[in-house]
Amino acid sequence: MTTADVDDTGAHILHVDMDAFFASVELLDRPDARGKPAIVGHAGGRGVVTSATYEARRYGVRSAMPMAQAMRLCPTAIILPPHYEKYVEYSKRVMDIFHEVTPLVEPLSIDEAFLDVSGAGRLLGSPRRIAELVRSRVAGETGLTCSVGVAATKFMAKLASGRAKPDGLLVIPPGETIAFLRPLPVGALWGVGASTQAALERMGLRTVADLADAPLHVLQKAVGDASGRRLHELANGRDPRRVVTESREKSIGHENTFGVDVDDPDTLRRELLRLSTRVGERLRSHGMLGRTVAIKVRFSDFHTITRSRTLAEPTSVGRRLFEEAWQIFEALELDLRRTPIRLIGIRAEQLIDAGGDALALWDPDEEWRSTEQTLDAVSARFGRGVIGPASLVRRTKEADAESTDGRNPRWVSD
DNA sequence: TCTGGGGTCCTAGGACCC
DNA sequence: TCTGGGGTCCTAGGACCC
Repeated sequence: MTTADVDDTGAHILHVDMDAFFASVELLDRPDARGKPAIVGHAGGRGVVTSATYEARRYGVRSAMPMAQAMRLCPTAIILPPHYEKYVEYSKRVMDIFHEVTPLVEPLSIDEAFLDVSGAGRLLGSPRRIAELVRSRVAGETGLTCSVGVAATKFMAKLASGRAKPDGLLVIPPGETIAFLRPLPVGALWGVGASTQAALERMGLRTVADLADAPLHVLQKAVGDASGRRLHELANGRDPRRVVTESREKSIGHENTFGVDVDDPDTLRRELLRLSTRVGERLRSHGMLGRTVAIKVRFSDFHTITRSRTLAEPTSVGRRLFEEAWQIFEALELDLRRTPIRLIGIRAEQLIDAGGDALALWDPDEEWRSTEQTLDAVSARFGRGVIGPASLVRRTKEADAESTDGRNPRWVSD
């Protein structure tokens, strides 16, 4: 046994985080931009930085920063418009690699995941070795780099990957957890953002050690019962969360910021209908119904309100979501001339399983859906073999022919 | 500097029920 | 009359994460 096999005993959770993911994917097709500051986002308008290369970060450019500000900080940066389909594709490829290492994969977002490798040791070696394997496979098979943190808990693994960035690997053995944590600023803790950090610093709590040593009730007084408890646990190196492979969405929504603030009700109505339709599609493809409809409205001054209503009958029909959303909006009785709108959004909440035949969820009057999407919805619920794709396609086409007056070019051209 | 879009979780007050 | 306590649901807002 080498030291590499010994020093990570007990550290069985990997956190894998792609480096500057969107920017790195874009650079695969832009060799000319490699090694230079580059920013993913839309120049002009109201966008923010989606991703930035490490070269751009040296100028102070950060994710979520307004593009205008980023371009002032780094005027020479190459601006790369985003291509989300590509990111989804590369995400699938790296997640597939993770799944070949262990079935215990918990995706955290499009570009990061936790892996529990406690059962993979016999086959693949120590967690450190597995981390090295993941890194080399990701690089070899996608051309992208990632950073991996290895520790005994999710939180420590995430801290470790952050410290290892970019293109690095860091193992934090359980025995070194406390020493690693204590000197860090409170903002390093998961769930401590600018606001919480300020509240804690007002009480003289600046480091993780300060939090670890503070009485629980003091923290809870400062940041609330639940957050106080969590912070106290994390600060002491405790994090009981398991790696979970399955999770159900709790809400589905869409929102849009207009290029220019809108004071025309028809424009708002159309946008809300468009967003509602997309929410309905996604609800049905998940086989779910929404019990509550929530709208979000942001004004010119960035002040944002939300209003919600619980329906008598849960729905996945875009039209229905829209009708409720528009009623809620009208009840606001806004004077649009005086308070034009920057953003409008809709969200379906309190999702419940639709149950029954997925075809019952299909709403031919409302919109066109690809056969693929319908098949996905059915197979997600019943498996591919249960309802034959051919019969479904037939039913889909018949229903379309009856209900769409030939408005759907996809079927009409068939 | 002028702030995206996708989400999750927490808090707090009021309604309502027992 | 001058005021309990717990539980759950609904709603609004805010912090936070990627």
